[in-house]
Formats: sequence, structure tokens, C-alpha cells
Amino acid sequence: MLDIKFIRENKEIIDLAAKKKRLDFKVDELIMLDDKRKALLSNIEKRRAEQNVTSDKITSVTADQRSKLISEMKIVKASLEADEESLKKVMTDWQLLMLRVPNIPDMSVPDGVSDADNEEIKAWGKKPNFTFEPKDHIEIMTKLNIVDFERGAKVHGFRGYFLTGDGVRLCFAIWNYALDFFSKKEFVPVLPPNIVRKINLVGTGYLPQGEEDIYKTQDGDYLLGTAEVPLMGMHGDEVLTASELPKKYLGFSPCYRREAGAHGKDVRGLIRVNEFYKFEQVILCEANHETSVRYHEEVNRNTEEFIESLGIPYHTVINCGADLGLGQVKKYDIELWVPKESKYREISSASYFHDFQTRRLNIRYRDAEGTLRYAHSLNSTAIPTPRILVSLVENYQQADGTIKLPTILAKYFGREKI
RNA sequence: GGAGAGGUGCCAGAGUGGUUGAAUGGGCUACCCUGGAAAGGUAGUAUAUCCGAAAGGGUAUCAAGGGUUCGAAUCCCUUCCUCUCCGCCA
Repeated sequence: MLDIKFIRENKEIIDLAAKKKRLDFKVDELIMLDDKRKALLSNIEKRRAEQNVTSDKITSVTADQRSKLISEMKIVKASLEADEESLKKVMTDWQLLMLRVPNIPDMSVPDGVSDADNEEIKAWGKKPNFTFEPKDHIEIMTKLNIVDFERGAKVHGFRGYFLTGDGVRLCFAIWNYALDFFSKKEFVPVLPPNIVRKINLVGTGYLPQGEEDIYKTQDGDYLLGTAEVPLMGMHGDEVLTASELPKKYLGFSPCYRREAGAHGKDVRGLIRVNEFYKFEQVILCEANHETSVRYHEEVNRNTEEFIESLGIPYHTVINCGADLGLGQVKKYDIELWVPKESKYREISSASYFHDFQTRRLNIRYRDAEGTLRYAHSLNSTAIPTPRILVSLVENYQQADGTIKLPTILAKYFGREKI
């Protein structure tokens, strides 16, 4: 959510933002509605003031005068009620429109119509040269008995999978390593609630527009798609002190995604599944663009370092306008090399929001001058499992069908080979 | 699932229809007092929004929404949340 004052004063910028993000949003509709809102409100407030003054008088006046004043106020009240009714209708529409106002992308965000227009800004690592025909992760893992897609589909349906045996041990090795790695970066690990109230999804910007991608319970709660949601909700309606910023959290949670719009995509394997696990970095910091930028680079770099320590070739892209979420100012994706497909696949996404989310969630802090301000927020994937396994397994596959683990993981796994 | 209690400002805690943005106490801030401090004294101490250059003023907010009323923290309804006990249960 943006400040209505800012929107009114910068409607050309909002228009450009919507265009760049390829969103159909007409700021003029909102401004017109806001004009209505302001007019109604100022009218209503004037009459309420009159009402309040008279109400005070009524207590200290003779019975005669009192009944006269009361009948006068009855008339004021009737006209008030009509306007209050109109205002209520206006406010409902106003709030819906306000939730659809896109945040402004940074100048450095490239223009583009889809993720195909994301621009590579960095490439790291040497792509493996196999002396044999490399297999895909499905074949490798199935043969090693560390994944079972057939039974996964039997139990869950489309996109179902079991991880078994060393597949599970490998996940735990990654998780333990990730916990150590990011703890050293001074992130506080958090296991959040995974069933969350709607407010958290609206607050982070996933709702109201993303309803069909989210699992819902019969109580009207939602299953989280990322730990970002509860971690952001954690400080909702709070006033933090400047000294406790930045807050750096490392959330770990299962992630549930319906993938409703992606039925034909990535139909096999561990790339796109309905449930997975993810470590997520979340930061709340002071409301300052440079600070946001600094932490944005930092969280992205953290994940790059983690991948580098695993020795998996990757590249980092800056996402184009169309590939940005409603609230995102700028986003980097880290994509890992997948040998069998001969292309990079996304495993991480780092973005910052300025105060877009914190306005919705009402997360504020008192700055050095004592002024209340909305904090800035940002988040980035630390590491997702099992998606990371796709690249890990394919890049480290051996001619005999085994997987040779990178040194650091072997330490956590207990053996060098699967 | 059953039964009950409750949600008021930074905190504690009054307040059952009008002068209550809200007593009182604590905290905090400034000043006075002091050689300095403690104690004591005085004043101040919410947020949002609108008007205004500012001073200042209007409106709203006592969980949320709705209702009754000229007027609601106070009465009525709905919802949400918290707590306690019982039951069930990893």
C-alpha cells in the first residue's frame, strides 16, 4: 500500500509503475474516488462538530431549550446518516483500489513483458563437462531410491512426491548446513506458524489478488506459501524502537502452493511441487532507500555465497518490470544450472518493498527524532528444498549413477557419496 | 467439543448514557529545588486525518463492525481475540 497523499501528488509515476509491471491499473479512478471521499468526509466532519457543540450545550440548558436543541439535532442527524451511508460505500471501493496500487519499481529495473526479459547480471561457476550422457534428477534420484514420484502421485496426486532414505538425509544435511551458515550472518532462526490468518497475506501483498494460488482451511485461514508471511505478520501493529532495527530473521517452514495457473508447466520432477520446505531471510530495517538497497544486496549475496560453497554453477538475474510482484521495488533471482535441461532454473528470489508491506501490516518504529515511521521490509530465499536437489544432483552425478557430494555437504551428510 | 471470565492510554487500573481523550497511581520528558543526587514540587507526555505559513483548531479512535439515542467507553446485536476449567489429543 502506498500513501494516498503520495499517490495524489505522483499519479504519473504510479501510471508508469503500473505500465512497467504490466498491470491494468488506472490511478485516475482512484483519484476520482478519493475526491469523493474527501468531500464527503469534510462535510460529515463539519456536521459532527456542530453536533458535538450542541451536545455539550444540551446538558447545561433549561428543559425548554433542550427539547428545541434536540429536535434541531434530529435534523442534522438525518442528513448526516445519508452522507455516512454514501461514505461507507465509497470507502469499500476506495480500500479495494488502494490494495491494488502497485509499488514503484526502481529505476534500475529493466523493462520487459515476461521473465524471458530478466537480465543476467552475474554468472558464476564452471558448468560441468560430462564424459557420459548426463541424466536428469528424476532418473538419478529414482534409481538411487531417494525419491518416489509414482507413489507420491498415488498419495497426493499430481505433483506429489516422496523423499526417502538418503534423500531425506540429504535434506537434513542441507537444512543443518543452512542453519549454521545463516546463523553466522546474524539471522535469528524462527519456526513460524504455518497456518496463518488472512491479514498476513493481505499485509504481505499476496492477497486479495492471489486467492487461487493459496491453500485455505475450513476455518478461513491459509497455509503459507513462504515463511515471509508469518515473519512479516509477527511485528504487525507494533511500534519498534530504532535501536532494535534491523531485525534479521531466518524463517524455516513448509511452503504450500497450489500452482493453479501453472498446470502445463514443469509437470515432472522436483522443480514445481505443491509443498516444499524453505529457509527464508526476512529483514525489517529503518525507512531509508539506501539502507533497503544495502540489505537487498546483502541477502542476495548471502544466498549466492551459500550456492558458491556448494559449488553449483549459477547466474543472477535482475527481474524485469512484468516479473515484479505488486509490492516489489526490485528483485533478483538466482538460478542454478540444470545440466540435463541445459538451462538455469530459479531457486531464489530477493526483493525489497520499501514501506509497501509495513503500511499494510502497520509495522512502525520511532526514529532518532521520535517520529513514527513505517519500517522498510525485504526478503529473500535462503534455500529451498527439495528444489535445490535438482541442480545439486544433476551437477554432481557420476558415470556410475551415484552422486558425489560437495565437501561441505559431505561433512553434514556424513558420507561423500550417495 | 463443553462451561466460564475478560478485552480501556507506555503500564497498572477507575469509569454503567452528557462537562471523559478518558479519574487515580506508576513510568517517561522538561523545569524548579540541590554542591551533586535522592526525595519533593510544577508542567508536559497517544495515533490517524483534515484546515492552517505557524500558533492553533476540527474529526475519529476505550478489541472490530453494526444498532439504539440529540448524545455511547458506558445500553443492545454480531464478529474477533485472550485467559481459566473440563473433555479429547501429538
